[in-house]
Amino acid sequence: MNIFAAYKDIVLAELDALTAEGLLPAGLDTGRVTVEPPRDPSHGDMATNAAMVLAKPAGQKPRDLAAALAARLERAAGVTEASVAGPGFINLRLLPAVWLTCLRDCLRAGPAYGDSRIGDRRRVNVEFVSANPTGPMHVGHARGAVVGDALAALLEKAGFRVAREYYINDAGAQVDALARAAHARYLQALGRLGEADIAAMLARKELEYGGDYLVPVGERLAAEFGDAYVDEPEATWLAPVRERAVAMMLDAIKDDLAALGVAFDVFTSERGLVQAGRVDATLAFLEAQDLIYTGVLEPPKGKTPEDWEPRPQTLFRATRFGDDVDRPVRKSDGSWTYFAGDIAYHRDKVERGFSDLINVFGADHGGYVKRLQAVVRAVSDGHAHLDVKLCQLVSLLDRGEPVKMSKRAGTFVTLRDVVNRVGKDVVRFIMLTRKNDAALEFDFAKVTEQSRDNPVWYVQYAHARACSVLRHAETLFPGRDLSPAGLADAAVEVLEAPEERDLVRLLASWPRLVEGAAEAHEPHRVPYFLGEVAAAFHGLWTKGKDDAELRFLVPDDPARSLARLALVQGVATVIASGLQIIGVEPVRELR
RNA sequence: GCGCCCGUAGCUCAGCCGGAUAGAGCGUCGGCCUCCGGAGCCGAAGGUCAGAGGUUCGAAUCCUCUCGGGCGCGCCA
Repeated sequence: MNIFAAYKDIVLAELDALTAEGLLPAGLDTGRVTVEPPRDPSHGDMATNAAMVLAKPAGQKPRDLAAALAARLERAAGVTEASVAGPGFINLRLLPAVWLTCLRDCLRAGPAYGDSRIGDRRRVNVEFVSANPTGPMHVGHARGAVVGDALAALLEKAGFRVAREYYINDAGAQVDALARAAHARYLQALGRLGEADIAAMLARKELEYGGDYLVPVGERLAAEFGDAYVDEPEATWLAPVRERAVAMMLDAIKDDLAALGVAFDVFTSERGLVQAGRVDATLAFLEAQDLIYTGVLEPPKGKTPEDWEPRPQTLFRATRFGDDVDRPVRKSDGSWTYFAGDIAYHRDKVERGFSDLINVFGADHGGYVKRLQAVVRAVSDGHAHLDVKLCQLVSLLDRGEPVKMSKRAGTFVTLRDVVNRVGKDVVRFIMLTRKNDAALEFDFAKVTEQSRDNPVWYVQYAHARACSVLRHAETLFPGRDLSPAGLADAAVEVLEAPEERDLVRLLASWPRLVEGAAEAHEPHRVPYFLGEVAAAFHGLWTKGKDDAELRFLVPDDPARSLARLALVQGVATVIASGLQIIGVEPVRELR
């Protein structure tokens, strides 16, 4: 339970009471009322801005309204003091029992602590990765994969029902190019082409993809097709080779994603949508609403392509839904553009019952956001909403030096390389240590070192340390119930030190953080919060060094020790709960 | 030229659906190891929140403009 939300409900109830008494006009908008931790902890446990927000519409002075509200709040359950401060804040002090109850809730809930119902089981569609099935995944894809997966997990924790989706771009020129490259490797596998021939074809731009990863693909094609497509024209082999090559690439991508701990619920094929007539149907649907027309676009100002010439095109009226220009849906050869397929795909999502859509894209797709949002509005009659999370570049470093990557030189760093080198947990955590729209540096040396510099290690260390204390306690207090549930029954009232109280409050704010991060679609808040918990815990741990009274384990005072163990277990539980969202395994020991 | 993102301490970054004295790490300086894991902790110094206007009781946060950086800009996906 989010204890701050609970007290907000109390504030709202007291506001209603003031209204009933005639002290407030009816029908006030309380949407901007908040109850949150005060900036300065010395102000109290919680603060509300209710009086300041409502003063003007109520026609009252903020401090007068605050005084009236505070008088009521002072009598509310768990409140020991409600004071008016500054321009009209009401600071609340709560009984310690309020926070200690949160700690008990945490211990009883385990890693499920922080689960929320704000999602109300509404369905959300999260599309991410959607890498072209033309080769292995590289590090750039890893960020989108982690952001999408963690966002999905965060939304699930907040009570949404989430579908993780991958859109397979298997209908365009890219996969034809893949098929040609795979066919060349097929000929190579049959001894009809040598490595030099392939190099020459690449140099002549006859082939687009030259990576070694296609060698085994060629071998498998040779095994499956024999020499059936050796002397045939492209028209004969393109489709079957393409189909098999795409399937193999997709399998490889799924393997890479599995290594990163990412799995999808739904894969949607662009080609499948085209072949099922969904693109035609969608465009007809839009045409019926006069949202498709033939027109001539203006050249982009300041950057007119050299071969620009005005020509009539089939356009979608994206400008009617907030886009900057209308967008072409048909190429000059009559086939659909990529965008047309995406219109059909997003209509498909809406028709499957999703009105909350999230797409995780690379930053280079920024120019695509408005048109997609326009599409979603158009195909849903304005009911569905699309949020796009753009992920900025990841730059790979090693001890501060850029890792040189070049496709040509073969020093391209794949997702698999990175996972093999540092482990999936490190990759996942680090990918969330920046908000998605800020560039991220990934330093191989730094992310694996054991120091305060390395946030993954720092958080894991806190968890391991907590587990270590609990292990030690088992030998010190044999026969005691030190399980989380048992510790929940400990007399935690003896947690009186300010540092202990602060840590309890921090743990109690975890459910609030989950809700805020989920509403904002910002999974990066989770690792930051875990860093705060870890710092508070390490600090308290070290205080026990200076002041033996503060040590977690006091051999001749089992009652105090058990209470502190409850706190230690709370730390471990919240860290585990947060790591679960990120998809990182909490370690019980560091090695 | 237009659109989107970014600009916060020396460095790397949180904070941004408006709230009180703008936070953290690194670095610098000064401290803390008989100990439940010192792989750590504590303290100090360090700021025109890029700049200028505006809205507001209140702006790092919202709006406008300027400057600086990144990305994108008709049949690539």
